[in-house]
Amino acid sequence: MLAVIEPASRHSRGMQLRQREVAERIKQYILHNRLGPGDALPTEAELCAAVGASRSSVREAIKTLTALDIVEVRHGHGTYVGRLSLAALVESLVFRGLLSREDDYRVLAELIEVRQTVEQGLAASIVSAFDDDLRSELSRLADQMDERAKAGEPFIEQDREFHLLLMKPLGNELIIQLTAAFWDVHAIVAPTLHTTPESVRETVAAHHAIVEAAAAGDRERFIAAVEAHYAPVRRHLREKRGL
Amino acid sequence: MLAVIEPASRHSRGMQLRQREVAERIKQYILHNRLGPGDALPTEAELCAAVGASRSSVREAIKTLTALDIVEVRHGHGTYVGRLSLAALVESLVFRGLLSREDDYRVLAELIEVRQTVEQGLAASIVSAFDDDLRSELSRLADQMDERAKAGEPFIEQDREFHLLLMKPLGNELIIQLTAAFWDVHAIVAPTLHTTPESVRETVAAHHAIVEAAAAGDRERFIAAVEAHYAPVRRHLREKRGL
DNA sequence: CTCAATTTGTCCGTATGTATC
DNA sequence: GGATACATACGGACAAATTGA
Repeated sequence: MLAVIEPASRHSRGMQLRQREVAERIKQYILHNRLGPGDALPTEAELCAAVGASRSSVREAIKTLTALDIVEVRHGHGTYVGRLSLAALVESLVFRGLLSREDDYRVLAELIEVRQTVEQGLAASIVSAFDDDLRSELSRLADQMDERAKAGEPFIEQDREFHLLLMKPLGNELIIQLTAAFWDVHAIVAPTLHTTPESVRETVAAHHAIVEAAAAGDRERFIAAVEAHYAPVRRHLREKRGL
Repeated sequence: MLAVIEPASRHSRGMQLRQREVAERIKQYILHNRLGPGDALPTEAELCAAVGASRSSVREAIKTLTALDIVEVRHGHGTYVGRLSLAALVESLVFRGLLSREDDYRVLAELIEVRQTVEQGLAASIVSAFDDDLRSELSRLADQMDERAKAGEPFIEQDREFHLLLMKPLGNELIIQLTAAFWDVHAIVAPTLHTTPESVRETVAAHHAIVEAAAAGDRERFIAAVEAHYAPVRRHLREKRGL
């Protein structure tokens, strides 16, 4: 359980900030008790008593941990271990992207390079882990993109699912979450960047090409298809940044 | 400036949580005024007046933004725009790593795959951007690792610098920060994982091999050298997880 | 459905630590 | 050292959400 410390040393010493210490203690509590996402934490009152801090300090520490999705708070219900998602990365990168967007879209350009690098770097693994089930699922998504593109409708949901499914066979949860995070940032920072009919066709065609290359077990072609996939966005970015 | 809202609607409606709204407003303030890292934000008191919330709510919102390094607070001095680092990603991944460490080191294994994927995925760019200056700097670091390894001393500083320098010529700030973040997580979660004399020699040799492959402009050899670089850690991980 | 209990969310007042001049 | 401005911390009170009797 939580060891009680003497509140006597409240405002003394070169003690690190109160909340930092409290946050650290809460993390230790989770680790020590081997709690997982969804497990209940002590109430605020209990935490206050346990660490000898005021409710304000405890709440601010919890706020920090909430931002990192280490804890999750449900109003009127309690405090729980969080889902440990990469929500913090997304929010952080989105903000950076929005800041640079006004000027030069630098962060977005860098983000696209990262996305492409990861997908190309995993080309060999993706291609070798490719099977018929995955092929049919990805083909279906690419077809849906086709239809929606012809109807002038957006297809962001299909696009997100496509790029996540591509990574799924690798069995690396971190890669999947990073892929999702980067995709989310991209979608928020550049919601309507590549919307000319021509570049949309190009993008949809690239998805088909990616599936075919993977199905053929052709790593080189897969890499080329990924390159082609990001080409339209890159082009639009160059135009924007060129102004 | 910050638009004043009527505090009349304080506790009314299905209004989103107060702090969420306050945090959003602070971010908008930064974006709207095009502030950058280090620029000053209004004081807590001014923020309270501007958004019509109490100090507690404003402080908790600031705590959230601080965790994301969007704002930075200097005690007794003021509140400023943060450095927009990936500190939140590091803290988040470190905690996940510590949680999984007790059981199966799963997160660490996945992290290593990500590091290797990024370095290998960028092989072509790294090799083509390689020049003599970089070569001599990296060689110097590898030599230092050699010496320290023979003396039985750690060489984490040199290792970190090595992997960051490798990425520098690419001119992609995001890649550099991600590389640093992943390295930091690795170092914290597995501080003493590959410490047998043999694997240390192997690791040091791999750094030399990476430099030579890059200098020779040989992308394939570079990829192989990176593979060899992570081989010892992988091996130790398999042993740990096999138990 | 109403009521009460529990728990988090917000506000206020006050005191203290910290940095600048 | 003193004065000022600011963030940090505490404690109490009440509002809002959730659960269950």
